[in-house]
Amino acid sequence: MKLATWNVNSLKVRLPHVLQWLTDNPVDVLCLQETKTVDDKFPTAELEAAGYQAVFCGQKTYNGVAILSRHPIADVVKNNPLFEDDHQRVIAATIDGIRVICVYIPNGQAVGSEKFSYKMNWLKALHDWVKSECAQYPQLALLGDYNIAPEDRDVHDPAAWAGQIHVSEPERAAFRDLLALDLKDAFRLFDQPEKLYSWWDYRQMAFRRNMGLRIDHILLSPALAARCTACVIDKLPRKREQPSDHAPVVATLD
DNA sequence: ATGGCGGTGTAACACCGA
Repeated sequence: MKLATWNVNSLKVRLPHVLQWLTDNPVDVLCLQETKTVDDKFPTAELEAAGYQAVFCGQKTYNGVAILSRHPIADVVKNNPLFEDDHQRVIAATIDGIRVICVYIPNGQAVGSEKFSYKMNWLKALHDWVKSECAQYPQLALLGDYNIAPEDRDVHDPAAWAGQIHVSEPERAAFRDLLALDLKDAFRLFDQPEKLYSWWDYRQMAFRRNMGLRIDHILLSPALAARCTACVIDKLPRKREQPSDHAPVVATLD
């Protein structure tokens, strides 16, 4: 069983990349963020032809999330029931006995800004909802674009980023609050190469220079962490023409 | 310090992402 997450930065533009990646990596479940696609325009047929069912909630221009699956999808929840939100940032479903929660956590723009307050409030509500989901579903995975680099080793230049958005102490504390629900960062269950990131700016040749952040994560409940045998970041799609600025993250379960 | 790049909506640039 393989679970993956990928911020595609427009599914319309990136559909060929997604289909190619699924051909090369026939994972069981792929969570997508930033689809930027309204539900009427979601490419259901193309994904079905590739062997994937999909559930999704999207909007124009911004946000939008989806879960693609090779297996039947049940008990779909769109958005956090504990948080009133115009944005389409959460979708959850049960697949093969696993509660899969796909999240696109707000960017936050700048520490102290209005959007930062929104991000922090959003994270608090996510914590409270995931807590109740964990109580209900022992096998739970929380996957997505967190827009938080949990530790300095997840940052290419910690000194330059110190205190900035994605690495600030309040954001990292919110990430630790999620871990305190007894969730494990799948990537850190294993020895990993140094300086491995999941996002690189389009500018300044950041990818070529590996100026990245690890902000896309897969958190696993104890029952799933015990089944997890690998977690990798696939940099290959970032090297292709017209890539997303994020790389997929994949967790393998027994 | 600022903007760099890229997607979107909309028809020249503004907004947003991270």
